[in-house]
Amino acid sequence: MRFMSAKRRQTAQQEHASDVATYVAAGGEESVQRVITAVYAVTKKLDQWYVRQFADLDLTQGEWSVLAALARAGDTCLTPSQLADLSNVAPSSMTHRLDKMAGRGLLQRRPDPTNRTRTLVSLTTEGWALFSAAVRESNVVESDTLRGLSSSERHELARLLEIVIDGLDDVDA
Amino acid sequence: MRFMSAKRRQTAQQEHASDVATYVAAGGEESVQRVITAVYAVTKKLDQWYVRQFADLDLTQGEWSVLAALARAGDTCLTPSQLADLSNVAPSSMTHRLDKMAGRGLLQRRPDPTNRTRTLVSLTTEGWALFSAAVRESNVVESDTLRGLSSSERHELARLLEIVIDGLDDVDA
DNA sequence: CTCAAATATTTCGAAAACGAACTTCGACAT
DNA sequence: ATGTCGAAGTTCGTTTTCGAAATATTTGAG
Repeated sequence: MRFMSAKRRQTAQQEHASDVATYVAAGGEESVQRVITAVYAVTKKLDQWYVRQFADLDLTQGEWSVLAALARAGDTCLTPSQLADLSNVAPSSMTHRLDKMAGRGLLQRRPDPTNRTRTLVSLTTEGWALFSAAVRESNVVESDTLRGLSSSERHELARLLEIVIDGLDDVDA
Repeated sequence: MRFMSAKRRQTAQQEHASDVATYVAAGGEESVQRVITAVYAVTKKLDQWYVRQFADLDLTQGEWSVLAALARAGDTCLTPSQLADLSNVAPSSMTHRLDKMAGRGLLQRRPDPTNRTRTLVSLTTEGWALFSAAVRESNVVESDTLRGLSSSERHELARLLEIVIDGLDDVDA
């Protein structure tokens, strides 16, 4: 018994070796793990890239995502919920983000006349100005980030990612 | 002048229309935008998937990444820095994460005898047990997430993502 | 040998995100 | 019309993360 416990100490992971093997085998060890770590790595590096890119404009990645969404929308106002979806954050997080940006005078909120539940968000003149400055500042904006890929590779990458998203959506249901 | 300001009000965004066009054009016929939003969406959904998958084991995605890294390492201990790299978080964040997991008795820290600057982290018996439970609980763990893709598509996806990562690495330098 | 620079980890304070609960409305069936 | 259900937005408390500074140790240059 003394011997056993001493031995178990050394080979604690060997007791679970088959689970490790199962896990590694299921992970394909190549494909799945590689894809998942790569996806996380890209978002991580993308975040850092945004930080560097917009640091001198005092813009965070999250704020940029709101700014760009509203700019793309043009005249059409967006609701906080829509912005939360587009920015991939919880609605409660968007509230705080909009508070800050409204405080800086970048955007304005007004009640939707047709539905008092909703709030309509739109860029102010200052918001448009900051968007323009950001576009000029980093004069190619996002295109740098994918410069290792050809046009067809970009489409292929987008296609594969969207398949993954669909697969994860199905799990939800 | 009154007319002008009234007009500017309505078409504030038109003043910056060319910037929007620039932005859209730089986005490379939207393929860049598509890729970036897709990457963010995948990580988002992946996080949600981890939460659901491991909720009843009281495991977060971050904790799972530490657990799995140590399990894969087997007998080899890992340092907090290595775990931070593998988990894509700052070293200071890893300290807190390890504190919590050590508090739960899942892992232990001991000083590296050959270099007193380093700390060696390894799973306890309980840590191994939780890893095994997680592997059995969701019996294929991460492979579910990519089930829409064939094997060759997975490799292709990983390859493309790694090219993007390399491109973003170069920007750092 | 000694001192400066680099590395590994932790501490600390601040910023951001989340989920849950709450409030206010709108939609719709009875 | 009315009462119930669901949606939108916000508030609140907690958790997680980060960056910068502090500490301890190793490494390398002169």
